Amino acid sequence: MQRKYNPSKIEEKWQKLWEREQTFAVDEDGTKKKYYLLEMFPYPSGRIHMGHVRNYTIGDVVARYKKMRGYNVLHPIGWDSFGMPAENAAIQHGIPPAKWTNENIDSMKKQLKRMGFSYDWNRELSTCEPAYYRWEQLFFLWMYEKGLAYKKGGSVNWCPACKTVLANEQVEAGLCWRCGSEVTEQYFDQWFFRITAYVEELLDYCDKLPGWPERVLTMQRNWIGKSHGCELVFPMADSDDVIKVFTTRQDTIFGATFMLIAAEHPLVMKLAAGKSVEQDVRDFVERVKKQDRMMRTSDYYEKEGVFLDAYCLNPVTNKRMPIYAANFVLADYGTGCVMAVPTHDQRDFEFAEKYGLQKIVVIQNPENPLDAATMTEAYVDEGILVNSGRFDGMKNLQALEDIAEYLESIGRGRKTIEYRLRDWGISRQRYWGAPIPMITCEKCGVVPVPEADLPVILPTDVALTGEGESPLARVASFVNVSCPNCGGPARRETDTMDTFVESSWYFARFCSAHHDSKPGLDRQKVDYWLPVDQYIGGIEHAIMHLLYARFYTKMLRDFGVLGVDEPFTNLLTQGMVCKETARCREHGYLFPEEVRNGKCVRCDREVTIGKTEKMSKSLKNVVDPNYIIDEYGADTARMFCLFAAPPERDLEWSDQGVDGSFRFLGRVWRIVMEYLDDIQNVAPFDGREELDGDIKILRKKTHQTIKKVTIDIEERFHFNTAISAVMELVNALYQTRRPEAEDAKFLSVIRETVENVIILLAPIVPHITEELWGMIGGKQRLSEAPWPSFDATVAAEEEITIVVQVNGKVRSRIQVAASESDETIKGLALNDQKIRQFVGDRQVIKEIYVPKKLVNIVVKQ
RNA sequence: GCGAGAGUGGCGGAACUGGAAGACGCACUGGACUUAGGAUCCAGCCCGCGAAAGCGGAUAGGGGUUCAACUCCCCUCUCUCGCACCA
Repeated sequence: MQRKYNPSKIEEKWQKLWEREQTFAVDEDGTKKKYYLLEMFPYPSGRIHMGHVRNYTIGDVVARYKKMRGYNVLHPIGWDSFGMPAENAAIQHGIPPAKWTNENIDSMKKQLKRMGFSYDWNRELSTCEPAYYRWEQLFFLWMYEKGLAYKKGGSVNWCPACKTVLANEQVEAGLCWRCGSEVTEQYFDQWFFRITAYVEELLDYCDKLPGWPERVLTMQRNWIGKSHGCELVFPMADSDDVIKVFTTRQDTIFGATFMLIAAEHPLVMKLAAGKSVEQDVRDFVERVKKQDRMMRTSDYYEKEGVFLDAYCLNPVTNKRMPIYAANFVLADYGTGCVMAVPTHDQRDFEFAEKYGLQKIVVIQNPENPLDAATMTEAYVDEGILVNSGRFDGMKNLQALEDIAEYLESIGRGRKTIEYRLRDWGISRQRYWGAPIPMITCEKCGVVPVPEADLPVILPTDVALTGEGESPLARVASFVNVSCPNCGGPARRETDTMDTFVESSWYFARFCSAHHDSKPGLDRQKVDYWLPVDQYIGGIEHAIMHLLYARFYTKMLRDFGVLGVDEPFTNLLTQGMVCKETARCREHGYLFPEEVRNGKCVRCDREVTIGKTEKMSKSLKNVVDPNYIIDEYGADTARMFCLFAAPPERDLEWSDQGVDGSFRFLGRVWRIVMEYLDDIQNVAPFDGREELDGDIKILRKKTHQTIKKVTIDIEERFHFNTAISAVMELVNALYQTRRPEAEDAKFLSVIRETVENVIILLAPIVPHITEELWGMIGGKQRLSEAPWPSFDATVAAEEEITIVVQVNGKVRSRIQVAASESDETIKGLALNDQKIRQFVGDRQVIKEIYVPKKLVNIVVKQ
């Protein structure tokens, strides 16, 4: 055994070689089938974490596998480099965001390179560079032209003390994270993208993405939230105005006894204006604005309202309906107004009870008739219409259509479709984002920056304090411009774009990452590579990022820039990386090195080992990939991430598990060394001679393993079971007893097995396998070698086990030749001695035979 | 709260389409080799009763469908993700 497994030496050697030989650089090649594999690009936070390692390892296995299968594989990487953390670092430590970001990119790039990922680094991009965001600004101008980008009022979290806008994560229990002041709601004019213009197509294609996990599609459908219903018109009792509501329950219209309006709806103050209730209403509205939006709509939350001293009329009964502002109605769904039917909606019921409002039963329970006076909760099931004029006696669900038509006929409503999806607010009152290329002129109003003047470059000399309005608003040289229209004084837009905008089209940019002429995407290249064949990323992006990217793809298609309807053909959503937490009563959460023998190193108190949670800095349960690479090597880190759990499940980190992965690689290394001298110049077994005994079994196992690993990678991405299969093969190799004399046939079978162990592991642990491959005399680079195929005849089992059950319990097993006829198998099972004993003289009721698997005999008890 | 998932030995997981529950690995136990072992190789290892053969139990908990349920249906519990300004 001349050499020891030395991962750091091997890994560095091959990483350099792949880089020098440009192994993973690609161009369009019409002679090969393309495969575009993409992992969600990282935000450059400073260091890669295990979540990245896992995500990128999964992607790398597929990329390398597809390359071995002969595809022209595009596997790019870049940086989602705009975002809040850079701005926070600047506020806290005075480091300019660009400097902070670029330094982070440098160090993370080094870490990624140490993992041996097969990226085409030539296509690296960073979204905070003008070379990237200039095209985003161009698309913005086109969107503005088409009405897909527009301005309207939108609310933000506002800290009155810092005089600044807060992100949701900067609001802690309703208070500003920095100064602790109570956060209020503030309305600004902001930019929105009209994603709702594509809502039907976005929904339709949820049925045309068979390569996506069903649960992601379900979440997207629910997010879009299409519902069929009616827009109904309620005339005001004392004026010619009307209130419009959206409802899916027009069958209950005869039971609508009052009207509810979202507290923050402008109509509320309008109706209360000048009345004695005005001050009460204003107080109520202010209070509701501070209530948590999620809690407000909860079933258990106290339903509150205030009477607006106004009435409207029920459009079918003409009865007066008092109008209330309510906390559980939301302004941005439907029209922000709701007709209340207390007898058949639980929230309305509770509200009516509290404020003593009228209840009329309109859907009768056929089994247990309802009485409005004695009901204790709303009746929400199906039933027969009553108190509903001409519709009495109909089943309520069947009357939906008729009632809608009737309301239309009397001019009091029309059938409509409502969506939960709202337009995408992209304005951020922040510095570190792509500037919105618009100008506001005193005379001409909102004017787009002319295309020729793009990009609008983000200035670098900006003081960041975390207080006051948008930082850009204080940069005079940026803000003050002359109007492109009239030449008069004008102001630049100082909002920047939501960082989800950058990640909505980066996958297209990778196809022609350095294309520097309009529109930043080379149509020919984009057409060759898109759509992304396999997209891989965290499940946390299941809705927003993926929906925005789908929207952008459709829009850019309509601009003639892309030729595909959907960006990602197949999607793999991976689970979180978790680890147990350690906590000391005195010192809180502890790093693993702060725990010795179950005690805190500082105070010697017992440490509580908590449940496993997502790795995060605050829980101190993070594992540094650099440490793992230094200690075990990248191959072990990759191997463990894949072996510990299937990709879609959460992965629980285990230091001992890492040891186990490392030991397996050592085991592979040693068995190859063991046979190295004997198989170096031997050709793999050609299958022409008969085999028997140990080597026959080994060869069968080899071909079965090729089959299993291929299916596990190709069809399921279940790398954990693929690795298990190779472990079994390696175990079989160890079990195979070496004959006394040198035996050419024997060695050729060993050669075949050893070769396949190495090849099958190549996408998973590329460094060690490339090294071993070279040692056994592999001609080409393993990363360029073809994936093996298996011989189905060799892999087939000759003997199979038939399970014999009595009343569903296993009582015996019989071995039969795989070629045996079903009749014979059945007969053998019935006549099996143990079975005959078991059945005894009980009466056989039924015999179930599952071909080649199982016989179940049902007997009378 | 709403929407979407998940729950299997001491631990990570396997069982792909309703047909052998626990592959593979870790931990643990024993053996071999060794100057030594925390290296390596070999073996054992779900729980209960039992010397063994075997019998019974077991896939978060409860119910159901079925000859047969980790797998399908209903209810409950726990955990994870998303909820529109974290990315």
